[in-house]
Amino acid sequence: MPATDELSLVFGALADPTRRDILSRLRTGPITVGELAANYSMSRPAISQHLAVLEGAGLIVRTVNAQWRECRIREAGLDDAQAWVERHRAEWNERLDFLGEHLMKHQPRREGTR
Amino acid sequence: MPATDELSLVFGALADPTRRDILSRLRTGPITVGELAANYSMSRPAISQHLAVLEGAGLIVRTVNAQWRECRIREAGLDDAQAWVERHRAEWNERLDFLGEHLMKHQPRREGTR
DNA sequence: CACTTACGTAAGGACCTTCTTACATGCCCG
DNA sequence: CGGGCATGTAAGAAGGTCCTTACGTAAGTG
Repeated sequence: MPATDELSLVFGALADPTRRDILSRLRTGPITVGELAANYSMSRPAISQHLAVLEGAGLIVRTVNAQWRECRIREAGLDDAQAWVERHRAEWNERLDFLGEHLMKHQPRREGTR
Repeated sequence: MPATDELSLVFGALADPTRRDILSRLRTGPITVGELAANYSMSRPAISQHLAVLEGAGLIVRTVNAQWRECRIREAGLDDAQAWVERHRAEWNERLDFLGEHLMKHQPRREGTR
């Protein structure tokens, strides 16, 4: 993702099944990088890099505990994303009845009136 | 995005400010590709490609009308994304009190990354 | 103090995005 | 039917992503 704004980082982080799965796993509580990596077929550095993406998007926090890094969810991380999605869904739904009818009878070849 | 599953496509499509802006603009009703492209500093083909991404993710629909393509929102497109986000947010929040206490008394002597 | 463990980071390869310009297609209008 | 308009698509450059292996570092262990 070339875009570096907060929302793009969050959505970009979510646009990967492995990272979504990591977030799901973190629901059950904090977990170290090694334990996490054991669940996947890719190398540990790969998981480490996914964690960096998630951390950069503000979705997780890594706390240092001796030589372990405990990863846990940063609950506010999804706030903006949820707000964006809900706002759009709500507004779309609001318009649907109206728009549906509008398009139905809009049938003719051209448009430009509205 | 190498991932081709539905959720990844949707989140990936949303991970771009231009595409999110296009979706916002479509809230006010259907619009043609040319009208849309006039709002951006990039070329019309670039917009056309963004639209292809949005369409591939099931977020919009393009209907052919003579030589115009009217783009409009596909309201069900955000369903899965919203469900995913809400489910995770809800479950995280559910655990927060518990987890908060747990971490509190777990008292890591030092922390801080990020 | 070596030695292992847990982890991050560097370097590099394969592939994907995201723009651009150039060109092809389909549609209407005189 | 020829010309112009709205649009998609091809081709290619520039830069990202996502994985790998190799190596570096900090913390506990014998």
